[in-house]
Amino acid sequence: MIERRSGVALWRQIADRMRLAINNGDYDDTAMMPSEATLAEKFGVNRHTVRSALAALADEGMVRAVQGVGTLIERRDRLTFPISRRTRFSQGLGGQARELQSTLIEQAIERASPVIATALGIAAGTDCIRLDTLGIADGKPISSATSYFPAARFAGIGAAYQRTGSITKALGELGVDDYVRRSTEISAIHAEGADVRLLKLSPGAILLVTTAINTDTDGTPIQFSRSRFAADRVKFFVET
Amino acid sequence: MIERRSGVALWRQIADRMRLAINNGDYDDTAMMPSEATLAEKFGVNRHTVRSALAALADEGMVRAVQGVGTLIERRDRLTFPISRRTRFSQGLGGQARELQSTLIEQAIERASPVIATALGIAAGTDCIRLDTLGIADGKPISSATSYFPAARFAGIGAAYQRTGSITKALGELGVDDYVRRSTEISAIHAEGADVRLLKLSPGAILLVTTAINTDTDGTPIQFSRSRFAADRVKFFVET
DNA sequence: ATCAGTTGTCTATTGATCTAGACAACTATA
DNA sequence: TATAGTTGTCTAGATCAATAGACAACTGAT
Repeated sequence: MIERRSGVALWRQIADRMRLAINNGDYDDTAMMPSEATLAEKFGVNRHTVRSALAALADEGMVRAVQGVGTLIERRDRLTFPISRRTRFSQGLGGQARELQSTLIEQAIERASPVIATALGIAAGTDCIRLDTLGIADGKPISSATSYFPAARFAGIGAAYQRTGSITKALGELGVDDYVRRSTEISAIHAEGADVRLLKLSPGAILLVTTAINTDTDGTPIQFSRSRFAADRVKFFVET
Repeated sequence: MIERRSGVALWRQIADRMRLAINNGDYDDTAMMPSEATLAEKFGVNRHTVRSALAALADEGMVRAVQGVGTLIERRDRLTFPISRRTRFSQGLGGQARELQSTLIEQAIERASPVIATALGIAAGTDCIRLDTLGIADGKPISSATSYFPAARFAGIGAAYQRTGSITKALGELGVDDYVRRSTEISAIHAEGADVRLLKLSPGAILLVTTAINTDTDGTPIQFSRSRFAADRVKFFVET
């Protein structure tokens, strides 16, 4: 259950649990939260503490309190992203979201760090292009990603991405008709810094982090990316 | 950086950040933390707050303070679990851990819920066997898992598991020579309840959750499992 | 119109968290 | 032996988190 003296405020623990319950469909029959008094008893805390948790969810736009009636559930979504050889941000979500878009936050040319160089199969210090992008579903930010491409081969990919709003299309303009996912690492951290702002998270929220390498059909690495997903909005599905 | 009024105490945010930095190898050159005064300035907080964070890490056995010297880093580990058709808890960790074991926490016979029934391809309400297990690497708890098997086919799997300490071997005793991973879902939540105790986590820590279906070589589902991994001790690697 | 049930707001109190400062205790090194 | 730099401990106060209780404001149904 919820833990006291843990360094995590009770209202935040309760807000996190309720968010999961909502996304799990636990309240789908009524589309409402139980009353504050009921929740307070269920969690073994004061009603004011529950109110703090509900206020946090209301800030996120997940619920809306109506005086005299109750607290209505406004939104419930946890997108499922399939991970396979053909993983792309904008595919495999059929029917889960009406509108998917992706925007460029920042781009830069950098010398490849050892980790990036190894992933891309180039010499450390070689120029590569960094793209910081934001993935949005139905107007709600879903993921924040940092991608690296070898600069020699993909000059101008930033502009192409900005024009098309898609990595796949941008690569297509640069002669990559098809590409496949070589590997994906998945971990989880607490959100912080720019991601909190970009993804409109409450501080302390969880991020699912994927570190992936894409290659062209010859097996040559073309993209190294690190994506941060809001953990309460997505889950991954690995078909093996 | 760290956020105030977030419902997560500063000392906990700082402890989480330092744990990640340690596991990331940021202090490998000296194997020591910077001094408390340095950390306090870096994070923009009082030295006492940093001390609370260091005390939390010391409780986890990750660092050890020595008066007059500094705070030594005792441990740094994040295991990489490969996820593929041949995923097994005790394989693919070659060299990452000296000793891997797995113990039975609890077993029970339950009627299959709709979700479990669908996953196992049986009728809802059919009897299935639930095994709660704990995975341990080098004496440190890594994952807590709940697995379901069709009771009709796998009677006695609890005893076999207890005897062998391995799902693979237990299935082998019951006539399953080989099995493959059909699918894996990955999500993340805050740790709570029994998992906090079993995995010796500080409350509020992150869990990586995998929900998986294993089948025999004929494609018949034999196991549905939900594993919770301490997110600061593991990451997943998906080769596609 | 009344009433039960809900959310909204206020006051007061307690305990946890964070800051601030001072000094003791200890270690390694010059 | 000094000394600089480190962790350990103590006190005090400020702010945040949580509890407790009371009552207002509102909604839907009787």
